[in-house]
Amino acid sequence: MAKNKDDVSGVLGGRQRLMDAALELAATTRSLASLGLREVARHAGLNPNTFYRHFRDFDELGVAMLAELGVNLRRGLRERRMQAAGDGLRVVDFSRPVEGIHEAQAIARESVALVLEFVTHHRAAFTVGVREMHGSSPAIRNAMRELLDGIALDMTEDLMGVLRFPGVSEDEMLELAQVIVRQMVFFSMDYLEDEARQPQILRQAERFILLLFWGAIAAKSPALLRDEQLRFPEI
Amino acid sequence: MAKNKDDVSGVLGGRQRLMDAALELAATTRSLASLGLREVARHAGLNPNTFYRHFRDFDELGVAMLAELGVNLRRGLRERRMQAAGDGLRVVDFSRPVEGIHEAQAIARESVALVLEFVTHHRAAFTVGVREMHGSSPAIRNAMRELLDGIALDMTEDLMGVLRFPGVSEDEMLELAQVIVRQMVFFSMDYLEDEARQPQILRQAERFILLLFWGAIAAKSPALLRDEQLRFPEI
DNA sequence: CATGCAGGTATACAATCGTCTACATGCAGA
DNA sequence: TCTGCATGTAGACGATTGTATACCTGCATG
Repeated sequence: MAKNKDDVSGVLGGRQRLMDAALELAATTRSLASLGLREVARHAGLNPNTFYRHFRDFDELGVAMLAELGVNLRRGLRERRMQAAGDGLRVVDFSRPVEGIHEAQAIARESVALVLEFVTHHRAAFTVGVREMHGSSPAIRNAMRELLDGIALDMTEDLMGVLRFPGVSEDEMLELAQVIVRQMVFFSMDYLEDEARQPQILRQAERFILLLFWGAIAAKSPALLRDEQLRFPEI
Repeated sequence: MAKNKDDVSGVLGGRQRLMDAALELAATTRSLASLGLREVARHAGLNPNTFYRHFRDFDELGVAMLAELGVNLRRGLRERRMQAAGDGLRVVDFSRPVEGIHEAQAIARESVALVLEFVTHHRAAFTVGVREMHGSSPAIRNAMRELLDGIALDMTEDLMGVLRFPGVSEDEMLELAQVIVRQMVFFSMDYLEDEARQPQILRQAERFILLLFWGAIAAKSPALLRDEQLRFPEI
């Protein structure tokens, strides 16, 4: 074997250096499609022609980059969620509505914190991903759509194990997860772009998710809401 | 005056020809940022230098394009909404919850149809707008954000005149409108990209908005939901 | 030890880029 | 009628682009 692909011993392969350079340039400068081959190679400290040793053209590098980003993102979110689940969140079954809603709120809050923390620590990759989500390359767009749907699927699975809204099927839960994931893309971009308003944006995101939860309860189990003690939290 | 700005007499000014060319190229080829000054001028049938007569740089053209798109979009949506309002939608005040919810559903349905119809008829402009929404140019990104917020503001104004959720303030209504507008961006892209699934996507969007409405009611006026006859519609 | 290949470099070339200066035209207002 | 400005064209510039050809090196395997 020429070189270990998972080499972490300090010296990165040219392929990885090119992808890192492209990511950095795309995050700080412009869109992936507008980057030049020479520009990326130069920023990676390599000869322009070395590019051809690893990728046939620029689209190929783009797809590879997003694939790597996707793997990291999904695994990262999953691990964080597992850890959070282990930290004491228990099954919420709404047999006692007041406590149930309270737990649901805790879950929403934890999920929002999790996502916003993640995008903060992977700012460049996340920015580029979002930028290409509605970009010009159908291949990349599709990869990005599948990635988001995958995250929604993960979230649904995890949530279904913890949060059982009475009367809400798995399909409906998935639809809920999808709109939450997509909305979180916007909230995350706001969060990254305007540091001064981060607390407000965080609370906005929490309110949005909670509102959907209450909507789901009102739609599927309105009887629960007849409990006089139920109050939408002031956040 | 050199030339009438609203010239519809067949011969368009160079400025408009450049903007049209840029729109066409951006919609079919790549992102705005990756277009070349010469490329656009060539596609418009003009000398490269003519570009400088109308715009200082490419960012300026992008902002102008989005401004034009924004004016059309906001006016179009407004007119359609006025017309819809004239068509028989009356003030919904939820003094009779069952009828109120029914009217709210009609409004949601009408609004969704309106947006999806608009993006279908302005596909290129909308596609480019969305593509630049998370693009690399801060100026253009800002223009796009203000456009979306403006639409949300219009929607809030109109909705507040028609749909009075008890206990929901104007600020809260605006926050609601903002998440609806942003989510509609995603739904619209889905809608344009996958014609086979258009009916499903339309219904998905309606469900989303209705769910938020029910969430708002449950959060702010849970007493309304004690009406036994209230049922979340099957759509 | 010989061989082949993966990874990296050097040089070169035509094409395209953004931009500069200079010039042509047509119309508005004095 | 003259002047000024808005609009458009022509040609040229240096820089940068993607890519082709050729060459160098280290290492794994026969």
